[in-house]
Amino acid sequence: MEKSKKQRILDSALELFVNQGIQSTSTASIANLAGVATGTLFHHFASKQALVLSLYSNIKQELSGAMQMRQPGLNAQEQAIKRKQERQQKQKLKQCDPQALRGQVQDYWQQALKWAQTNPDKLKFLQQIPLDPQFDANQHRELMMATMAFLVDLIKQGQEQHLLAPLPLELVLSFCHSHFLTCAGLFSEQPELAEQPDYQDGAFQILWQGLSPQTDTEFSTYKTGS
Amino acid sequence: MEKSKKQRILDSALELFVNQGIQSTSTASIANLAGVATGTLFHHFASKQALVLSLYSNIKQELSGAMQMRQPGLNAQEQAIKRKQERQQKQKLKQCDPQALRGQVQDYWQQALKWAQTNPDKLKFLQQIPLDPQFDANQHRELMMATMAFLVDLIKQGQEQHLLAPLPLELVLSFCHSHFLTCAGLFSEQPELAEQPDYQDGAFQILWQGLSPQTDTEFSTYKTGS
Amino acid sequence: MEKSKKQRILDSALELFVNQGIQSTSTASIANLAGVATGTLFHHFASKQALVLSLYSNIKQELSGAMQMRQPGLNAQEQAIKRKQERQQKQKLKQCDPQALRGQVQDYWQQALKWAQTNPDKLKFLQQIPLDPQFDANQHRELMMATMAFLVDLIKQGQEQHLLAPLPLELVLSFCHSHFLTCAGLFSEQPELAEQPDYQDGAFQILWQGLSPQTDTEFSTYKTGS
Amino acid sequence: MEKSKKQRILDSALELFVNQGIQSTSTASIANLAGVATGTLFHHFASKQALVLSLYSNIKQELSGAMQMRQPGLNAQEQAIKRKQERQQKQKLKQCDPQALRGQVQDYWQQALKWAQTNPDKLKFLQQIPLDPQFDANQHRELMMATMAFLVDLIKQGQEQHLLAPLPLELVLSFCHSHFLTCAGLFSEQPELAEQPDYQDGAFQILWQGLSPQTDTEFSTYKTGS
DNA sequence: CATGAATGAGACTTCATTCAT
DNA sequence: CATGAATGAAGTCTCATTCAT
Repeated sequence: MEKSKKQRILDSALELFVNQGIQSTSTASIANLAGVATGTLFHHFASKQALVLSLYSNIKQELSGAMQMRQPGLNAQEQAIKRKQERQQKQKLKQCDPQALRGQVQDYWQQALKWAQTNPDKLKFLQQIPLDPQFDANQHRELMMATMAFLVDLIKQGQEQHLLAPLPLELVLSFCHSHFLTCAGLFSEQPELAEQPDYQDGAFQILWQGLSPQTDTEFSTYKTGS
Repeated sequence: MEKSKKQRILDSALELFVNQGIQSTSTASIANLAGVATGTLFHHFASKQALVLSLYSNIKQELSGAMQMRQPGLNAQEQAIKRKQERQQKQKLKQCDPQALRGQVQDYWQQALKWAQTNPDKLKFLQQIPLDPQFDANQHRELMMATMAFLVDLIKQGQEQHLLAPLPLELVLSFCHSHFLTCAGLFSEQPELAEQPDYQDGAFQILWQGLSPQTDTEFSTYKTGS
Repeated sequence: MEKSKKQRILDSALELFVNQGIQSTSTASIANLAGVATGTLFHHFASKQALVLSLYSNIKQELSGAMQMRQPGLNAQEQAIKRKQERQQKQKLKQCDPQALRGQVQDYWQQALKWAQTNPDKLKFLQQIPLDPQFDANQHRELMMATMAFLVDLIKQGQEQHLLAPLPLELVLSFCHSHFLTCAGLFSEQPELAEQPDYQDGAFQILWQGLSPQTDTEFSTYKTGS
Repeated sequence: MEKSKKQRILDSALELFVNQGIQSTSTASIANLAGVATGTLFHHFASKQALVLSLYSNIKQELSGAMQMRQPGLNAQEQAIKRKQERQQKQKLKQCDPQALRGQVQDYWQQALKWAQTNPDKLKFLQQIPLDPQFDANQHRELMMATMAFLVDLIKQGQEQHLLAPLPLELVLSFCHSHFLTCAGLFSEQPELAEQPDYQDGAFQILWQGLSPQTDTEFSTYKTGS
């Protein structure tokens, strides 16, 4: 037995959830696929809902880690090096280097996409979960803010240095989140697209230009009512 | 009896679906809210799934109509005027007028957002439906292409005239779709944001700049592998 | 419209009953196949049960008529001839002619089988109906005795003249009935068998020998208990 | 709790099926009579259909065992004796002893009838099941052949030794089957008949004479067409 | 820790029949 | 005679969860 029963349950749940939907997947079928008894599932998770949340929390953290290139199997020395590099990066950004910001954002973006391609099921799960009616939207937002704190910092900095348009933070975050899920979903469903430069570059171009400051003197276009 | 029973069923279904989720809503509760017998629901819709699809199809068409400002209650004369205006618009666009394209896109965008604010339940339903596991993704794409054909034409034209970046069409459509749902959802959940110009303008700015051609000579940034 | 709606309903009912079973066939599907509205069915038949009974009664009489070779489309003159022949037949039988009895029985048998092959659906219906739980077994027996009265007479006569074994009448009738349904069913399901002389002859041979008097002095074989 | 819940469900199902018909019996009423929850029924049987099949299979095997006088409660020594007797029987039959065959057939016949009288419900069920429209006729035939293999052997042997008429095997089996169900049904519905020697003997006489070789030189009687 | 039989409320759907048109 | 929308009770089957072993 290579994996613990708990892990086997989590794996089976993910597989079935993304294929049949969360609500349509019975705890019995999860246990069955995991090769354990129905009761065993409830030893490890208080309820089906708890299993879903556990899965969600795991995945969110995994994605956050992947974006910051913190691979799980790093020893102490490597971690030290890594942390030093990050500090240097932050220094550069503080010095208002435009290319440094763009590079950093693009790094995050590519890491996130790479993770999504490596873990298509986990991506699908992230797309499904917010629409589960039993899922609390506030919980979602909080967890999001917590795991993506490093992104929030980066955006704020960019806006202060006028390297990014002064858009409301919540709008920017929602945009980043949905654009990531959309593009990753597109590449996941049609893997051939992920290998075409115009798709890869285009996806990031939309993100970056969308957040860039306005270059020309375009007038405000907001009109109330019709 | 003002509305037909069939319409009452559709209305009740929408209300319950967006509040409890599609799967969590029982056909019995729909019939109950509509004030009809359970059998009546199945007299008008072959199955719950058929009801969901019917609802979806209706809403998609309604949104499409709203974006083109085709209000349902227009008499013959008004329709004639409308069609004439549209023809003039198309003329302008053909003449490669940059402001005309931006204005047209912005019109669609604002109409869509306005519709979403007027019909928050229908918006929520549009967000929920594609993630229903029983929902066929292909069906979704086809219906989308069909109802949004006018948008596709506009985008193609803009790209040919180099007023829009030469991004892959599918990427553009996916982006527009998801950005609309995201922004509309944001404004729907927090209506106070919808009245702040920086949110309204910012939402469109992201869309427009995201699709605009690159102004400077930015190098391609696609890197393969890690 | 060639056939009356009532007849179309009867035809459709028969077709569906034998293919799906009586209980599994909904009145709606019958009406649908007949091309009439659901309400129309209940104009012509008070209930589904009444429809079933009407069908049964029709078929029983049709079989009875077919065995006596009373084709429906006979004019007055032909009927007169027919009745005269029958009277002659009865004369012969009265005169204790062994071959006449055998011939008469065989005629009935072959007519019955021929009818069954011509009307496989009606045969199937006759096999199904007695097992319908809502069907009264006594009603069945009475109708049977009434329509098959001519057979009862023939058997009694044969036994009095010692051309048939002195078996209890009810046993003989049950045997005839079940053997007919069995053989007809066999030939109906596997039509190729119906054309092989050994099956055709064999079926009748079993019937005839089964009812024949014992030739040798076989001792009684009834043992009580184990 | 004397019997397992599964067995109690089977017993209750049999009782209700033969009294109300298979289709008219709800799974809820079966569970209720068995004193278990509705879910329990579906824990042991995947569907109502599966329950019916399980019941059928059990009964068929029970009948087959009863005909061969294999009572369930036999110890090792008794079984040894039993098997020895059977071997002797087979020896006799090989030696072409006419009375041995008749005796053997009659033994089977009487055992079968005795079983039917002891288990009138199971008999009724055997009569009902083949006419259930959801019941696969092929499945039926195969199960029949499998459980009645010993009869098939006996018949073949009898025909080879010219102790039985050279009738097609399928015809003989169908006849035996239907004649058994008919006679057993008669005796079950009217138990007083079962105790009259003329009925008991008559039933077997029809079977035996029906299968006997033709004694006199009766000409073939098959006529094609009318 | 692990098992799996048992639970019972509730899901979707069917259907014979009625009745206003 | 004919229609078909409407009814609502009843049917089969599902499922998260519990608990004795």
